[in-house]
Amino acid sequence: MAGTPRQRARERTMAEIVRIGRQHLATDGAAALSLRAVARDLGVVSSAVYRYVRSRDELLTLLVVDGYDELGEAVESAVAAVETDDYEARQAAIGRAVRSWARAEPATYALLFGSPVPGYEAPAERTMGPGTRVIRALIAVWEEAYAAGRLTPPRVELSSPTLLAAFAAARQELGSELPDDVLVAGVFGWAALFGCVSFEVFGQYGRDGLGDPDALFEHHLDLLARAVGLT
Amino acid sequence: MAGTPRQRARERTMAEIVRIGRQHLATDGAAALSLRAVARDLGVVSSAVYRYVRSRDELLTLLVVDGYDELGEAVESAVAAVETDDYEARQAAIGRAVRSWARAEPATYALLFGSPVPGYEAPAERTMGPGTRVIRALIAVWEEAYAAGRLTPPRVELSSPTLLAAFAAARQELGSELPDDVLVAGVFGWAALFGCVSFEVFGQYGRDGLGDPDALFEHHLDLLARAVGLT
DNA sequence: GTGGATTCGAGAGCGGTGCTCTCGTTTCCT
DNA sequence: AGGAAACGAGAGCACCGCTCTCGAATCCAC
Repeated sequence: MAGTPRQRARERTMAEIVRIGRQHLATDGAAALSLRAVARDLGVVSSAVYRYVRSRDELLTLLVVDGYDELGEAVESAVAAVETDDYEARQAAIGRAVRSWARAEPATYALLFGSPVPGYEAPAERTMGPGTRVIRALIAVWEEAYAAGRLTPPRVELSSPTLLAAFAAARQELGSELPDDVLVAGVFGWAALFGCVSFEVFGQYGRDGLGDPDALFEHHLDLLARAVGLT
Repeated sequence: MAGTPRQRARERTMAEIVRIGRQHLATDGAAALSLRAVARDLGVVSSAVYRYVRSRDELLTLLVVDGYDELGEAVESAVAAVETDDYEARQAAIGRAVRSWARAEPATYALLFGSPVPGYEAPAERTMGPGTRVIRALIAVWEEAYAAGRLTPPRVELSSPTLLAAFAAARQELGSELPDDVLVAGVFGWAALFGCVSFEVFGQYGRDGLGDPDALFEHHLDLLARAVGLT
């Protein structure tokens, strides 16, 4: 009800463009995303969508933010549904949420975590917030597990001053107190989780996905918990 | 010197097309790979390249095979340069080779391990062989380490019959004797390694790459060895 | 050697793309 | 009520993948 009819129409059109864009992303992939096709589905001539979206890259950014938000939503609600003090189960819930969202939206997942689109760089100021919700959820789990004495990662000797500085900066930015070896193992677990999901979604396991992708992923969640030191 | 002048000219042109294709891949990315641009660089009209390459997808396949071979070459020569009985060092050498090749050829790496190109499916009969050289190199290391009693992965209880069947098939195809829990941990380590490399190459760590990507990766190699059970 | 078959590059053409510009029309705000 | 802003339509530019035709170059068998 806010604003003039023209403003409301603009919002509706804007949402419609994102909706159609996501649909095309799902059916045809990011590389085939075409403003002209969006315009056709919108029932409008191609140049008209440029009133709403500055360029194809701008539409990509909208879809990136949309995707990060949806993934973040899925992860956060999944982790909230688990017993607070079962840290391994909470981490596993995050992993399962990432995987099932990725399988449900492979094209958007590929847009976020696959090959960067050449010539396109997501503007950090618009994607930083929603783009860090998964790692924030993981860190929240590790934070509590560590405080409860249930997180004992492998001991590593960090010697690189620049890496230590980056960890210190990350600690400050995230309001965390986690020690360096937890962070090293955590970053590894983070990358490993997405490595497992990407291998499956991107088809590296071959056409049959090693027979039983669900079972394989459950075992990998188990290994993941041990790798980061969750007991 | 083999064959007629026409045949030799054809081979030269073919190699030139792949060379130019790789160059364009490196500078503009897979999505921007254009047969017309290749034709321009080749000094020929666009339709002429269709005498050599059936379609854009065909060129992609050539580049995929080329990339897998180059990566396989790098990995195999890296692992051969390490003491045979230092299994952790051999695995680390594989990891470093993958990472440094990926950093040197990010576009080709993205073509192989990033988002699948929509509408394009690599023909298995042409990519299976070169595409499995990295995992074969890893399995060779694990094989010897296991025989030497230096590989003790976390124990996992596999219950899925289809997963067990897939592992049995993989064992037979690779001529391996590794038990199931080694394979589960191995697949995890394989995916985790490429997860770490992809996160770095695809820019998930942010613009500064957590300060010191080299040091971070070395720590991750350490964690990787522990995750698969290399002692 | 020469003639028929094959291969080759050039060129035109089709429908698609992103994006720009102009031009009436509609809507808004003062 | 009228000037300003926003809007959709349409034409146009340069690019893309891909197909077809046509004349020239090359090969191969006789």
